[in-house]
Amino acid sequence: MSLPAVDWLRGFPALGELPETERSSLAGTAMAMSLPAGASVFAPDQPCGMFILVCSGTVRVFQLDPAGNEIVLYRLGPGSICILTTLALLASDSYSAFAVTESPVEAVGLPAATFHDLMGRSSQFRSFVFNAQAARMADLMAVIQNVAFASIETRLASRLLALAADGRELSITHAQLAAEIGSAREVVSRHLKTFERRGWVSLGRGRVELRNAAPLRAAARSAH
Amino acid sequence: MSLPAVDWLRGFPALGELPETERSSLAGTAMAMSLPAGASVFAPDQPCGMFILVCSGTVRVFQLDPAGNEIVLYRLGPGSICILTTLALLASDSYSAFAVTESPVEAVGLPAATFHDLMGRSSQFRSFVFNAQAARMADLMAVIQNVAFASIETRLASRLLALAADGRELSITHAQLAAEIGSAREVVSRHLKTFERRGWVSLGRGRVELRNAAPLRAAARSAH
DNA sequence: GAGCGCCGGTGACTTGGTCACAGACCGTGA
DNA sequence: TCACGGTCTGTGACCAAGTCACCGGCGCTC
Repeated sequence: MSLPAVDWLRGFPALGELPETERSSLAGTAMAMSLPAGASVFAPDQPCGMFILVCSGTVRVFQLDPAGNEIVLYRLGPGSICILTTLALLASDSYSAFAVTESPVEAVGLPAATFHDLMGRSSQFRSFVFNAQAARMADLMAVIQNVAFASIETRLASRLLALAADGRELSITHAQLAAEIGSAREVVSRHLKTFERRGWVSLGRGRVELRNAAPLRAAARSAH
Repeated sequence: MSLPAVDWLRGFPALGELPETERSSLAGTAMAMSLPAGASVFAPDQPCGMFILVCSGTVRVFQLDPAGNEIVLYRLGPGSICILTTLALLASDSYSAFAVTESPVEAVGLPAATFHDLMGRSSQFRSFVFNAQAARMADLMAVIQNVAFASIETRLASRLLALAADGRELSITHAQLAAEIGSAREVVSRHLKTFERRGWVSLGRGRVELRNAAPLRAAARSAH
């Protein structure tokens, strides 16, 4: 089903400047996708044949090893594209990463043919795609820095702040937080307990409330 | 200085199939680069304005944090391109990564204009670039898996095997090995000592000799 | 309200990282 | 050839993080 271009293109300023011919090529073949929370967007055994642009909601991209260890690589929000499906389209390579929607997601899918066509015709489109690549690459490099050299306290504090965004309360279990930072539940539990003793957060079953962001921010910044 | 196309294009099978017009565009503007061992190819404060193809030698790409911790992200060998300079060309983003030659390197640099032109004109060239992107992305994801979940023994054994390639002897210090796997020198020293006690390697100052690859391979494969 | 599954808390232990320091090796120059 | 300085390696003590085993509490359903 094709869509009126104006609706969703608004969410992608970089694409709004495409010449009219390319814009109509986009609009003519784009498919609306509507996914519930918890849907799999991409998995090693289930490659995705489309170029996906996220309009609303978020997608969590993570790795899972044979032992069941999980670590979050990055998140895609409105205005982002899924670079792993893009690379899979272009490079015929498969990944060990998973992508799952965290909330209901509205997205637009471009068929591979349209995608290839635009990559050839529009330098704006190319730079849009490459900017996304570069951002994801930077995300991965930041994850490497963190898991290799940052303390759990630093990583936990900064992840709490990032997940809370503006809200002061998180609905998340200790096990999920452990998967966020690539650590173990017990370790996260213990650190959260000390955060609570210091009055930085208060805890409930499946719930973390930030009570004092300032020291959390300081802990997130501290090198060690 | 331009080069005879046949010389260096041979190292890039994916580019050999370009149509004649694109091939001559490549050959006409390519610059030969010759770097000694230990030269900086790319650094956060010293971005590189060219698209670089490595013809011979290897380049080590690594991250360095303010505390001086180092971790190797991946290596570029003959036939690879430097994706970070590519992304920097295309995405106007800067990275916290460093790239240093490990041996004398012969390379070919394409000016940004030629690169952009080819990206627009040749789907083969695009897929060459995207394949490289995908490979680097996979490298980073493997690094994340390793630092997050693999034991030092596993990481050290597999790195020794990878660095040795066919040769049985490595010229490398414990500190360099620690930087390879993102750990600390003392930790590497201790594990190497136990490897030696088990007869897997023998050690000398700045030297590791592999004496029994089979158990090393087993250790490298073991999940834990 | 009994049972069940998920969630959080905790102790004991292992592994890995940090710190401080000592001794060994090796090139250089007196 | 010998002393010196820098680099490299080895080690003990300690701390931080990950693992394992287990428990009790919470909330849901039947």
